[in-house]
Amino acid sequence: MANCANEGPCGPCSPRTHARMERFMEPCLLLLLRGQRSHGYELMARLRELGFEGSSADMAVLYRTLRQLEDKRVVTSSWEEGTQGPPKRVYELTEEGEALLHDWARVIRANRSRLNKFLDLYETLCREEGKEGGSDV
Amino acid sequence: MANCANEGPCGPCSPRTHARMERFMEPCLLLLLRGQRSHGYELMARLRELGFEGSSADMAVLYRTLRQLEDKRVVTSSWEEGTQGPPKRVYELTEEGEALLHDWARVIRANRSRLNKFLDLYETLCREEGKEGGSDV
DNA sequence: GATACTATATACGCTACGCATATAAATGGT
DNA sequence: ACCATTTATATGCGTAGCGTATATAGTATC
Repeated sequence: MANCANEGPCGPCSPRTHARMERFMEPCLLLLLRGQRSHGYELMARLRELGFEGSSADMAVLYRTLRQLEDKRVVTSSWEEGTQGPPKRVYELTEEGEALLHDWARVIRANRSRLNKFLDLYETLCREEGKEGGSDV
Repeated sequence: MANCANEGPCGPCSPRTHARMERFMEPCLLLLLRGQRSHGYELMARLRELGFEGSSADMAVLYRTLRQLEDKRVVTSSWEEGTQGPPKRVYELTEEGEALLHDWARVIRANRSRLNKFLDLYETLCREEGKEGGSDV
């Protein structure tokens, strides 16, 4: 079954209400890399705090996104062999990457604002009819 | 130039930070149709309050989405000839459509929650470094 | 040597979207 | 009568991003 990362109080969203936030992993990676170099597998673990599941789908998106970010020169990478486990490709944020993160933050604020407008209107209509809609996280 | 609907205090977003909220028009249409039958062209005008531009791209998505909603039986439509202008296809929300709207509201709350988590972390990091990121709408 | 875990990576198909374009009735101007 | 504009609905085409599945390989554990 195709469960997406849109989990909340309702559980995984159904295909009917499937709604990705497109390319959202990109700003999340930039944010996590800010001031703290890390590699893909570790980043995935930290992405869980931002609502990602760590599914195989997420992993595919993760590695693809990291490569794209490197193509765009907003991160750099280097192979590192630690004391244990296979070698890791460790990523670091560039200055351009930091600037991009700030751009993303503005876009994400704008998107949140749109969701707020929707929910405000929705809740107003619900209240007018004495109905209820659930709670936030 | 390809401007998307992600407008905010920053103006239209650049391709670098292009981030659609996938299928977001669907819940918006359901919300606008709640308790108030309407037709496509009029709905587009009201969608502006929810952050849509009314561009030709939006119009294309609008009419396609309305047809899909009818296929899914969450709205019904009928042609109506008013006193002026060409005939309009007027849409009405079904009970299933109302239920779907409530499902969407939960998903959108979950998405907002993810954006909040991102922005909370972002702003925390900015504050730790004495930097600034702008303001919401 | 077999199994599981850590770690990185890509091919394939689908969906939704953005752009361009088509159609046509009504309206308004000259 | 003619033409432009506005109102109104609709679809074909190409692409970006995603989800699924799969591949590869080093390390650890039993």
